[in-house]
Amino acid sequence: MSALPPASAVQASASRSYPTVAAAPNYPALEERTLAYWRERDLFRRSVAQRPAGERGANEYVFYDGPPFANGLPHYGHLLTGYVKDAVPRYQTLRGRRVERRFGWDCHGLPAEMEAEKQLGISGRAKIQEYGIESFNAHCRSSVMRYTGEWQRYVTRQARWVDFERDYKTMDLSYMESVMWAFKRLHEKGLVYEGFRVMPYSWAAETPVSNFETRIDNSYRPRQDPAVTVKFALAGAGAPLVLLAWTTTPWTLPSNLALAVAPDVEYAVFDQQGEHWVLAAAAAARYEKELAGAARVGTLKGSELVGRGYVPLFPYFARQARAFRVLAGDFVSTADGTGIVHMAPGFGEDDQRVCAENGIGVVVPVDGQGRFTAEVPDWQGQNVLEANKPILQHLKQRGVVVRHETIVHNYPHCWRTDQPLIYRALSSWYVKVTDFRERMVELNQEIRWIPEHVRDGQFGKWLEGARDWSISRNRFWGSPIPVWKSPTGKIKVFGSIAELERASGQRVTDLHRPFVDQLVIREGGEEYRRVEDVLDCWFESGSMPFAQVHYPFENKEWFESHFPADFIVEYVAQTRGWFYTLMVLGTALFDKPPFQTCVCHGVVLDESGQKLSKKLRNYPDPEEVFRTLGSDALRWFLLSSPIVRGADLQIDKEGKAIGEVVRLVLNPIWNAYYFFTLYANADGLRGRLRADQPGVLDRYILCKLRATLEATTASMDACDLTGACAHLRGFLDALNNWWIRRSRERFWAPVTGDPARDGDKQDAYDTLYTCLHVVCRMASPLLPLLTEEVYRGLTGEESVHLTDWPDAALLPRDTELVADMDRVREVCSVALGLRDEHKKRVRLPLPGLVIAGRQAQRLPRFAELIQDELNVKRVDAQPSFVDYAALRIEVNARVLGKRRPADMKNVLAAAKAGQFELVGDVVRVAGIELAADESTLKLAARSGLDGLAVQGLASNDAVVVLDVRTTPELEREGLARDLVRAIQQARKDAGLHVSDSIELWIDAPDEVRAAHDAHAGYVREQVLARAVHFAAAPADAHRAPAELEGREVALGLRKSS
RNA sequence: GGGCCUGUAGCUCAGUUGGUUAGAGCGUCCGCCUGAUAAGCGGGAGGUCAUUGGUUCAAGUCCAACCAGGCCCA
Repeated sequence: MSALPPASAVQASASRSYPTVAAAPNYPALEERTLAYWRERDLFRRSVAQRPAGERGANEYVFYDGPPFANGLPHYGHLLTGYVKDAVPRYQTLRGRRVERRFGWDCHGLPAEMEAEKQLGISGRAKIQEYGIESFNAHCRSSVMRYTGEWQRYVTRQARWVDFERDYKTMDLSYMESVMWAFKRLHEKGLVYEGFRVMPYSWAAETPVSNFETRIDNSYRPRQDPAVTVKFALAGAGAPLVLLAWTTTPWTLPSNLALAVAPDVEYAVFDQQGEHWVLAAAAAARYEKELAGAARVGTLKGSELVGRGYVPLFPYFARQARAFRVLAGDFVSTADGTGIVHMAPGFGEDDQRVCAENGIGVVVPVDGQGRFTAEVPDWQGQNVLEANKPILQHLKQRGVVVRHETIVHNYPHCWRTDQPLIYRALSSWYVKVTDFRERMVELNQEIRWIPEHVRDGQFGKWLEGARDWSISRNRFWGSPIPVWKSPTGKIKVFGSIAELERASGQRVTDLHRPFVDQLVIREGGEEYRRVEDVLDCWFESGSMPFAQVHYPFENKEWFESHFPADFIVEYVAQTRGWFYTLMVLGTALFDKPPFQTCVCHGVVLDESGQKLSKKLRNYPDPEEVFRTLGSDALRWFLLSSPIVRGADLQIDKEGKAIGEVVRLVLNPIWNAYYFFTLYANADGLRGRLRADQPGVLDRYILCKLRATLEATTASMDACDLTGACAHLRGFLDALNNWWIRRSRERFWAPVTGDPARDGDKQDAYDTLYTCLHVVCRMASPLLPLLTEEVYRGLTGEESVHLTDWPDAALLPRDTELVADMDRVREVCSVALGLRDEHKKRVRLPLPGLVIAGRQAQRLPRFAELIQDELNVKRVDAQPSFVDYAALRIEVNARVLGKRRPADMKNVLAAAKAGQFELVGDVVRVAGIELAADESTLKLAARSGLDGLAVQGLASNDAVVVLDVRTTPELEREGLARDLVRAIQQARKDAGLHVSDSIELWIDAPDEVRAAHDAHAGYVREQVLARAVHFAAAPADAHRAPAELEGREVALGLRKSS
C-alpha cells in the first residue's frame, strides 16, 4: 500500500516511528490540510467506488438528498442536516455498503420568482408579462444558481462528502420530463382533476399556495383584524327576527350568500327595542353589553331557523339563485362569535362546501391582486383587506353593526411576501390524494421514524387528514402542467417530449415557458393550447427519486433497485413538505413507501429559545466557528445533542458549548495520540494491532473497547448518532483518565533487554495503538477530519475512510473484569476522598489499605495497581466488613414485592429503621423471613476507628479502610516525592525533553537532604540526574525556587551531555 | 378548540419492565495531583423531579386533570 506521510509529518525524520505531533494542535488548520488531501486524492469518489454495488444494487445503501433551495446561504439548520447526511453514509460505507450521494438543487418556484422580481425591479404578473416571460425565466435560471458556489464551499468545509458533479437540478430538461411523466401517470390512474375550489391565495405573489405550504416555516403569525357582529334581517311575516353573525373578514360580507347555524344548538331570542335578536344561547354572555336591557323572549332550535330566507346585506348578488337562506352547518360552533356564521362561498372552504350542498353557486368579486372587481362597484379596485374599514363604516351608517372590536389571532401569511393570505375560490389542478390516503397510512407503518412518535403523530395524523393537493400555480418559472385544452374543453395530457413532438410536429428542447406554451396541437379540427399554469415546485421535490435519473426514459433498472431509499433526513417540519410529497408520489406511482428510515431533526435556537435570525445576529457565525474551532467540533456538538432525535437545541451566541467539545472530545483523542507518538518516537517502537495482552489493565481497556464498539455499532445501525457519541465519550474517559494514567510508567520504562519487562512495554504500546486504531474508525463518521489525521499518522495508511468498520469479535470480552476494574476505580476514588478528608496528600505514602466485603476477594489481582494509584504500602482484602461498620439490611423490593406485596410497607420501614434479625444466614424483618435473593446485607454508615479512615462504596456492600498513621520514614519518602515533583516542574520550565539527563543542585534544609539521601536512587532515576550537588547552583544553571511542605528549597539544573 | 413533544441541580440533559438514599457533563467553591493532557482527581454547595389528584405495599416513572413552553393543525 502506498503511503504518503501525513501532512503534519513533513519534517518527520526517518529514525522516528511516527510523525512529530504537536502537543496542542490547531484544529482548523489541520482540517484544511485534510480537506486538501481528500481533494488531491479524490478520496470521496474512491471510498464509494471501492465498495461493490452488488447484484442489482443489493449491496447499496440508498440515500436521497433532499434538495435545498440555493437562494440563500446555508445556516445551522442546513449544516446540521448536512452532518447527518454525511455521518450515516460514512458509517454505512465502512460497513461495506456502496453509498452514492448526489447533491440536489431545487430551482423552481416562488422564491426564485420573487428574487428575480426584486432584482429586475418589477412586481406582479402583469409586469412580468410585460417584461417578457422568456427574459424573466432566463433571469430566474441564472439567479437561482447564484449561491451554489457558496453552498459548495460550506458543504465542503463541513467535510460533507457529496457529489456536486453528478448533481441534479429540478430545472434540467431530463428532470422536467420525468416530472411530466409522473403527471401523466397520475392522470391515467384517474388521480388528477381540475377543480374550482377555495384555497389559500397570496394576492401579493398572485398565486395560490398549497395547503401545506402555508403550514411550513411558521407562516401563522399573530395579526390584528376587525371582528364584527352584524345584523341580518329575516324575511317573512311576524316579528322582525334579526340574526347576529360574527366575522373577522368584513370584506367578504359583500359576497355573502347564506348564513349557517348548528341545527342542534339552542338559539335565544332577545327583544332589543322592538327587534328580535337571535344568537346562540351559549354566546349570549359574550354580548352582555349589547343585550343590556333586552329581555329574552324566546328560544329556537337551530333546525327551526334552517330554510328561512333573509334580506341580502348588499345588492351586488341579490339575484343569485337559491341564495340568502339559513343553512345547517356541521362546522358551526358556539365557542366564539354568535353561533351564526356568515357564508361567502367564494372565500371559505366550509362556506363553499355547504353552499354547494344547498345548490348555491360561487361568486368571486376579487381579482388576482386581491382587489374588488366591478361586481362590487363601491370598492372596485381597492385591496380587500384595506376595504375592511370603508365597508365597516358603510355598515355602521346603515346601523347593522352590533359590535365592532379588534382581535389578535394567528393568521397565515405568504411565506415569500409576508403579506396575509386570503382564502379564495380558484381554478386549480389537484392530485386526488383522498383516493389513496388509506394506502399511505398503511405504507407509513413500514417506515422507521426517528423520533418514533413522528410516525403516528405528526406525520401519521397528517396523512389521515390528507386532502387533495393543489398542484398548479399560475406563475412562470416551473415545470409546465402538461395539459393541452381545446376550445370545447377536450384535453390532452403528455408524458414525454417525444409524444409532444409527435403531436405538435415541433422540436422540443426546453419545457419551460414560454417555449412550451407555443406548442399548439391541431387535431380533429380543433386547436389545443396548453393550460397556462406551472406545477407546484413541491411536486418536483417529491419526484426526485425517479426524476433525478430521468426515469422511466433512462435508468429503469437503476431506479427499480434504488427505490425506496434506505435513509433520508431533514428537519421535522418536512413532514408537511418533502417527506409528504415523496409519500404522495411514492404511493400513487409505485405503491411503496419512498424511504425506509427517516431522521427528523429539530430546530436550532439561540440561548433564550428564539429562532435564529440574521437580523438579530443571535448565533455564532458558522464561518467563524469553522475558522476558530473547526468543523469536527461543530459536527460533534450538533450530532451529540438531542436535536438529532427531533428536539430543539439551544446554541449560545459565543459558541462556548462548541468550544467545550474541543476540550472534552477532540483534545482527549489528540492527547492520547500525542502521548503515544511522543514515547514511541523516543523509543523507536511501533504499536501493533492485537488484543491478547495478558495484563489486567490492558485486558480491561480492550474489553471496554469491545463493549463500546458493540454499543456504538448498535446505535449507528439505528441511526442514533447521539447514542454513538455518548458511548465514545465514555470510552475516552476510561482510556485517558484511567488506562493511560495508570500506564504511563510502562511507556517511559527503559528498554532493558529483559523480555518480561520489554514485553510489558510493548503490550502497553500495542494496547494504546489498538485502542486508537479502533477509536479512529469508530469515530470517523462523527469526527471525520480529526480521525483521518490521527489514523494516518498512526498507520501510515491512506485514509480511515477507506477502511472497514472494526470487528468486535477480534477484541476480548470479559464482563467480570470490566465490572471488577470499574469497582477498583471506585475504591480508588473513595480512598482519595478519605485522604483528602484526613489531609494526607497523595505524595505522602500511607501504610496500608483494606478492602472489606464479599466482593473484595476478587480484588487482589489489582492490588499493585491500587497500591500505586493511592500511594499506599500494602493492600489487603477481607471477606467481611463487620469489623469496620455496622450493618443494615437492604430489601430487594422487586423480588419481595411480587411475593408479599401487602407486607412491603412494614418490611421496608423496618429495614430502613435498622430493625432486623440475623440468625445464621437467615434474615428476618418485621416478622417475615426473607429468602436469599430478597435482601442484601449492607453497610449502615461509616464508623471511624482509631487511626483508620473508613468509607463504604456506593453499593454499600464493601468498605474501604485507609490506615492514615504515618511514620518518620513515610514522611521522608513523601518529602522525597515532593522533591522529585519540584525538580520535574523545573525540568519542564527549563524546556527540557523528557529524555534529557541533568546535573542537579539542591540548596535545602537538612530534612530535605535527609529525605533525598534516604531515596537517592529513586530521585535520580525519576529526574534523570547524572549528578546531584547539595549546594547553590552555578549562574549558568536553570534555577527554580520551590517550597516543599513549607520548606524553602532552591533548585538548579543543567542539561548534561 | 384539537394533535404531538417537552417540563428533573444555576445551564444542557440522562433516568431501564414502577422498587428503598434521583444521576452525568458544564459552571461554581475548597482541596489534591501533574514527564501526554490551557488537562486530571477528590470533595462541598445546588432538587418539594412544573402543579394537583388518582392507581399501587411502592410513582420522576403509570392514569387523569391542570399550568407553562415548543411544534403542528383548526
